[in-house]
Amino acid sequence: MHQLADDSVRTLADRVFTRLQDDIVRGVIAPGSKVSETDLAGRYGVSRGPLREAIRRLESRKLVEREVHVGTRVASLSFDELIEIYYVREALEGQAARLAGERMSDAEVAGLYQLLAQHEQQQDLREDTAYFQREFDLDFHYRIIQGSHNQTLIRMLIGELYHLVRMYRYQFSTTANRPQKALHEHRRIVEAIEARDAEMAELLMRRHIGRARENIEAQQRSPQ
Amino acid sequence: MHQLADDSVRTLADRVFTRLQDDIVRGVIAPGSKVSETDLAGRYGVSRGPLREAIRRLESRKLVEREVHVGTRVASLSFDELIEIYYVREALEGQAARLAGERMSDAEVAGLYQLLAQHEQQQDLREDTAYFQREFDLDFHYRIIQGSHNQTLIRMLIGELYHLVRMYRYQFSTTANRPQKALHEHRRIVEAIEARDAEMAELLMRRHIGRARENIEAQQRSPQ
DNA sequence: CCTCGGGAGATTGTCGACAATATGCATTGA
DNA sequence: TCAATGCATATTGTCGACAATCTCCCGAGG
Repeated sequence: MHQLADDSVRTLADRVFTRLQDDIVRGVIAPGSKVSETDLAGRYGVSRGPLREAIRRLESRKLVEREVHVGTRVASLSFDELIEIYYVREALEGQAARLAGERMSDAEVAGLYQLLAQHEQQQDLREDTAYFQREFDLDFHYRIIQGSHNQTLIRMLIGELYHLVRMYRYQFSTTANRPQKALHEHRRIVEAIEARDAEMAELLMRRHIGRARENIEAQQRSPQ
Repeated sequence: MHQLADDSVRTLADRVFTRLQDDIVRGVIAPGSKVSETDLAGRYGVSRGPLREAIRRLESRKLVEREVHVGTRVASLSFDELIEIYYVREALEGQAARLAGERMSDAEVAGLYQLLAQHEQQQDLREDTAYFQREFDLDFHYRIIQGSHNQTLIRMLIGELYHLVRMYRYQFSTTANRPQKALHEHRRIVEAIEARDAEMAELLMRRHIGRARENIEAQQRSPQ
């Protein structure tokens, strides 16, 4: 997305943190697998000190689980945990949509419409759908969240929760199975924001995420 | 509240983390002050290794701010950040109240009523109010959050946000200045939960926290 | 008097080694 | 055969030392 700082002014521990987080979220390191400190330190070319600091930060984000004197293993999201996260997203992103309705600049709203247009066009062309669907969907939600102009809210959603969501998606390679409906809901949310109807924007966003949750729950009850 | 694990099975880094967090939240270490690693390590009787790991975890919780090659200083909550936190609390605790309305056991609800009774009685006696007001208020909110039975939600609120709220309270030694109104609102929330009216519980909780935020904003505009 | 540059000191970042603990396996006894 | 015990090994937890970087002060030059 955007590099926050030049690598030259970042510490080894910071770089290892970023890289390890990426490897975990993308599933390069299998969920549930044990991560050996000596092993990883060797692989990343650092000593165990910085590596342990990185692990402590990942622990705070629930991306790894540590057991004293035993070791740390990559978190493996259970179905129940994913559902829990959706309840939290419903609350937080609903609030984000409300604040976006109050605070987004006209330019930001225009950007949303542009994104919608791209998304619709891409859908017409019916290219390799699954991946791009996901990316557009994420981009949309990211923008709404940013539109809240609330740094604390942004940090909790993008800095913490979304890593878990992404990890789950890689873990189960889930596929968007209601893309046109989702797109329609996105459009209505943007319209509410443009109309500065913050309350409506919140309501629609909560419904949007609530439906996604129900969809996941239904899939779980009748697998495949 | 409750000790999670015996000290004997906790690592030095874990204990330092708990203690340092406590010292920061309680204001023992002044907000904004610089924390020297060598200094603190000596004071706590550990080497810099475990201490740095503890600091990395506190960094994730926004309790300290680190600047590369310069050092870390205790976070100093600005007024704006506090307001941001209240917007997040409004969303999350609203959701918690809703879920509590759906999931709390009858025993948990009974416990809430008991807490309310204690709080009211304490108010009648008019003892040293300020401190106990705060404690009852926190206890009430903690129980509603726990009543959501959503571990992710509980972690984000109690594990992260509330430390910041507590720190701010110590920092400015704020005093509850609408205790009887707050108590009344608490009672109505509990009644909604008992009636299993989850929607109402959420609405009331959001209003409750929204008013607290407005109250803070008003104080800020007209200091003292 | 002010600005710029350099060096001493202090602090953070990183490393390798040692200590403490868990795990797995072999041995022993019932 | 099976359970319990103890040892060997591997891994995590901790420490002290060294390297890299920043900060502050002092002096030179304008």
